[in-house]
Formats: sequence, C-alpha cells, structure tokens
Amino acid sequence: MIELSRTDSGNASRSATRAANLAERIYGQLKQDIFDFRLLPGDRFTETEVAERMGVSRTPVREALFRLQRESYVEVLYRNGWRVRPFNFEYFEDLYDVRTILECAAVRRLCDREKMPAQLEDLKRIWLVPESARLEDMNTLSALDERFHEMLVEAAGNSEMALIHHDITEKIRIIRRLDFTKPPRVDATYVEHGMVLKAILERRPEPAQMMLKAHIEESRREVRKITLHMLHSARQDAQGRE
Amino acid sequence: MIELSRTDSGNASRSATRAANLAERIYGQLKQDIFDFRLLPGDRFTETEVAERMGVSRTPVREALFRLQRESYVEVLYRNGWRVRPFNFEYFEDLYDVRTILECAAVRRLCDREKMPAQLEDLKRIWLVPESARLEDMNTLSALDERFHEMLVEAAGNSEMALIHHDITEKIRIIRRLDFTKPPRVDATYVEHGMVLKAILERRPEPAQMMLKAHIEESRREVRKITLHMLHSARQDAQGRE
DNA sequence: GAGCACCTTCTTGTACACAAGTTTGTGTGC
DNA sequence: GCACACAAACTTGTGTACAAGAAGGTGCTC
Repeated sequence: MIELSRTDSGNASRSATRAANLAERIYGQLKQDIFDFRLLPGDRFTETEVAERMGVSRTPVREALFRLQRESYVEVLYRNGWRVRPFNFEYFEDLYDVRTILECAAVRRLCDREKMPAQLEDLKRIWLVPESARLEDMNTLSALDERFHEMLVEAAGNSEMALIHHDITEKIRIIRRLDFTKPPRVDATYVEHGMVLKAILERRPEPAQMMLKAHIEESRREVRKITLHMLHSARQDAQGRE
Repeated sequence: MIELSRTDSGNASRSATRAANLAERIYGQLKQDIFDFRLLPGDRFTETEVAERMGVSRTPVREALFRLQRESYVEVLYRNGWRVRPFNFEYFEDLYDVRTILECAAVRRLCDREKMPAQLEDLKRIWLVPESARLEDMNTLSALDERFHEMLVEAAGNSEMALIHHDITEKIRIIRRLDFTKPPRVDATYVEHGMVLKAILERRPEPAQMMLKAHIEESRREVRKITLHMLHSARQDAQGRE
C-alpha cells in the first residue's frame, strides 16, 4: 500500500476510530456513515437513536453531532431531531470554485520557490511513471487523486490554506462517491497530473494553473451530471449492503 | 449607526448573545473574552471555572468550548484543563495570505460579471464620499474596514468562499485589536478602498487586485510589528479595566 | 365530515453524579 | 537535603435524570 499520510498538523479532524475518545469515535463513524450513504442526505434521526445504535450515552453523540454540524454535514431541528444536510448542488459548485482558487494559488507559490519541497518528489514517484507502472484499482486511484491535490497545497507551505483545502476536499468527497459507477478517467488523470507536475518543476505557473483548472473543471463536469436519481440509487445500494 | 449586517446564510457562528441557547451565549461570551483580552493567549482555565463564572452547568460550557476548539481559539489538555491557544505569528501570516488569495479571486470574479451586485452600491455610498464626509471614529472605521473586505467577497456570489473568508477575518481580528494604539490610517484607507472600488467598477481586474493586495499588505505590515511585549501590555490593560 | 383544542409522546437542552486519569503536594527513608 | 512513594485534590470524560418545548394523534364540537 502506498503510504501518503497527511502531515497531522491540524486539530484532530482525522477520521477512523481512535480508542481514547468515545466522542471522536462516534464522530468518525457518523461521518463514514454519511460518506457511505448509510445516512443519506435528508435522512432524519435522533440522538437517542444514534446513542443506542453505537452503544454509548447521548453525551458523546451530541459532541460528535455538534462537530458535524459545524462542518455542515448535519443540522439540528430545534427540539425536533437531526437531519443529514440535504443535497444542495450550488453548495458543491461553490466548493469546487474555492478549491480551484486555492490550488491555483498554491501552484503559483510553488513556482515562485527557489527550492522545490520534498512532497513534490513523492508526487513525481507516483504520477510520473511509465504507462506500464500505472495503477488500476479505482479505490486506490481515487484516494491518490485526492492526495495529489492536497499535497500540492501542502507543499506550498501555508498550513492554514492546507487545512481549509482539506476540509473542502472532504466535503466534496461525498458527491464524488456517487460518480463511482463511471469508468474512471485513469489515463487522462495520469496525463493531466503529470503535465501539471512538469509545468511546476519547470516553473511555468501560467500553464500549470491552466491545466490544473481544466483538470478540476473536468471532475466538476462529472459532478454536474449527478442527479437526484443517482442519490436514490445510492440509497438502494446502501440498504442492499446492510 | 451604519447598518451593514452580514447576510446570515451560514451556520450560526454569530457573536453576541442570543437568548434561545445557553451554549451559544457562552460561546459568544468566551469569544468576546478572548477578543477583549480578558482571556489572553496562553491563559489556562477549567470548565468548572467558566461554568461558575457564567452561572450555568458544565454542559453548555463544554459545547461552547468544543466549538471554539474546532475554530482553533482554545485547546484542551487531556484531563488537565483548557488553554487559550498561544500566539503563533506564523499562523496569522498564513491567514493573511489566504485572505489575500480569496479577496483577489473575488475581485476578479466581480470584474467578470456583466451586472454589478447591489452590495457594491452600499460600499460606494460609504467609501466614495468627499473628504468632508469621512468618518473619524476609530471603532466604527475599524468595523467598516472589516466589512468592506467581507462584502467584496460576498458580492462575488460564492457563499462558501464568503463563509471561509468570514472565519478568517474573525481569527485575524484579535491581532488587529493589538494595533489600536497606533494612529489609524484613516485617509489612506479611504483612498485605497476608493481606488479598489473604482477599478472594479471600471472592470479592470489587474489594477484592482494589485491595489487590494498592497492594501492588505499594509495592514499585515502593522501586524508584523506586534510583539509579545504588546501582548503583555494588553494583559495589563485588560486587568486594569476589570 | 371538518375544524379545533387538548393531551400524549418524543425531541433536544441542561444539570448533576460518578468514573478515569493527571498533577501536585506531603511525608518518609536514607 | 534529596529522591521516591503515596495520597489527596482536581480535571475532563461519560452516563443519567429531569426540564422545556414541538409534533402529531385523538376526541370533541359543530
């Protein structure tokens, strides 16, 4: 497995299940439930419900829910339960825009540096490989694609920017999951990432930004095709898996 | 009083004291305590302490503290109390950078629109006035300056970008407060804001961005001068006021 | 049958009690 | 005087009880 762990600088917004803290565990599980469509946008639920399902009291559940609320995954209805925030396509469009802005700015900063940071070496090793060495597993590739963009921003050296970008990436992830039925643009992704990297290494900010923009625009186009019907199918699938 | 309330789109991260929710009230009060240096960076305190001072139980206090933690104003020390996050100048430098990036992007988008949004009219009424009509009260001006930048971003029409920018503005506010001893650059601010506005209205993105960048750079320069000594004085002042 | 008042039930909001673990002070042995 | 063990005092983490209020069903009136 290729290891590309995020430099854990930020306030523990890591997923997974950490033993120490019940609230943190619940937080991670709930978020995963949302990503995996076991909890679908618009679904309503109560604190007690979650507490019983997870086998803990309401206290840590509430703590987890408040965090998810702040990150706008769920919302509380005053004394009337909670709801997974319904899909709002404008919201995702906006997030894509901000993401593009941040990544382009990061690329520009990278081109301005005299010495390229070490992270770029890692990216080269992954994306600038001969066609025969390209990976094919979709899940791995999807994760690597996400990391490519995150690492570009991290490499620029502004950790607040990286944190914000990371949050955005996570928020977008849920809608990218819906796109999994399509044949992935594996070759295109390799080519495009490779070109962006090369342009950065050659310190040509304009083309690098252009290509990056086009590349993000492509995945945004896919997202635009996502309809409420796909959401419905996802619900069916998720229930089938249970 | 000039009214320029933020379009309340986001998740209630408003300050002030709202009656409905104890936790929200505590949240606002704690944040204000931090901004007013009644709680100084590095100060340690406990949940019980805050609960008693505010006359409520620990539950809403904890909820408020977790929110402030997520927004990186405070941090919890495992079973060992809480602490106001110590000053980290790199942190503020990074925030200034992201702020510049977002505002420049907003300006570019504004110049691309065929019809200018209504918010710009409000800004014109405030900043494009004859010298005789300029305000002088520092507190008002400081608030208006903050709103100028926020409204630029809001006018660009991307509400996620506006939310992120708003959070950043709030985080920077605490350090700008330290700068209050200096004579404010009242005239310069009027001139610079005016020039940025005019450039936008004339749809000249490059000069608009340049001037905005220089303007932000100026306030960043002030912030750079802030030393730990000023923090110390602020503590003295705050204690004197109590 | 339609509309309205009421009441039950369920929800989150808040307070409080206890558990788990850290820090700090105290006393003892040397 | 110093080092170490121990205990007491706190601190946050978690569970639980109760309060305030919303929603929806039920029965009454017309």
